[in-house]
Amino acid sequence: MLSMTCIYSIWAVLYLASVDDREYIPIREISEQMEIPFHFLTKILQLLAKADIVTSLRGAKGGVRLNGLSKKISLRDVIEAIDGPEIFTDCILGLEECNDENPCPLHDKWSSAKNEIIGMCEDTSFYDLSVNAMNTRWINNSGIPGFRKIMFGKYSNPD
Amino acid sequence: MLSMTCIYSIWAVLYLASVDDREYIPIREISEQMEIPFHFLTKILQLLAKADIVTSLRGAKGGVRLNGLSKKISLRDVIEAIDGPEIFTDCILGLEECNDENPCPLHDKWSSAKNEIIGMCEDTSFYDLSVNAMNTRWINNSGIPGFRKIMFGKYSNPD
DNA sequence: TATAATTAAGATAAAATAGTCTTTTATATT
DNA sequence: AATATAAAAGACTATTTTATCTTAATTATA
Repeated sequence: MLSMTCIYSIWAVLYLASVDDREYIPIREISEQMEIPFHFLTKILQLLAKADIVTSLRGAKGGVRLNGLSKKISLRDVIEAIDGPEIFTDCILGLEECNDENPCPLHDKWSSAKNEIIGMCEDTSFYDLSVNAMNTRWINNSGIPGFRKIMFGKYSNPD
Repeated sequence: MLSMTCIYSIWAVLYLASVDDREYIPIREISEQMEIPFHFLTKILQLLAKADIVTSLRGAKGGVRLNGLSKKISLRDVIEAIDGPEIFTDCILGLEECNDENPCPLHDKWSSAKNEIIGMCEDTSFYDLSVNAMNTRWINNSGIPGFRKIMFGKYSNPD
């Protein structure tokens, strides 16, 4: 469904949304906490920077941070920035010519399922996701949500 | 979303469903009518044969045919046979550990969207698809549905 | 201004997916 | 039995995606 690049993007943005108050976060920190290959993640964050989802700063005390409020950034924003808007519009049977006027045999049924997915991605902000992370045992000993390792049970849960 | 292998599988099974009465259909015919690379398609049909969706016969008058009635074969059957059942169960954020008890931050929302997709794939038979193909200008001059080229407008439409 | 920290950029490598080609095996028909 | 037809199987190639490594550029701070 989503490319690894896109999945990593979502984890990274979710991490940034969870530590909103701090200024620039080093990519290395995101990489370690979210278990995303560092060098790969730097590429991904360059894409997110080009898409104006994050801003970066080089050098000492540098890193990346969200460009807007986590409430304003939707899942759809990130997915479209990385995998492209086509992911939400493409014909499921791979036809470039498929559309409402010239529908493939699955077009109508797929359209309604697709609309539900689009709605979900649009209605879900990264603030929402960070709240969910906190409400689903998905926190670390410092109470900061967004650490995959915790979800994996590699660290003990405070409760 | 779906691999090319899976998309080609669907087109191939749809073609077979549309010419139900004939016995074995040469893979070459499917390949030409549906614009699927021939050698690649032979591999795909071997997978579909292993999954008991088609039966094949070598030699003169050989080819492939559906193993059951097109009404009985669902979209889900083919997708699962090719891309594996995981495509319907995997966590959208890539977590192996994600499930109802240990949900990722998107788990609940994604589950409901996923259920709609599963329902759609389960409720749609290849008979349904062949009927849709006929009802959406997706026919050739012989009235046989299932020819991609027609949909692409490369042949004239009888109406 | 020197130093350490940190992203940017580009080259390379590895793995997965998509696609091709050739040879072998099986089948119907003459 | 000979021949033509067609799938099976395996080796090979190409492309895309995923991941790594190295060097350059930028920035804060002592």
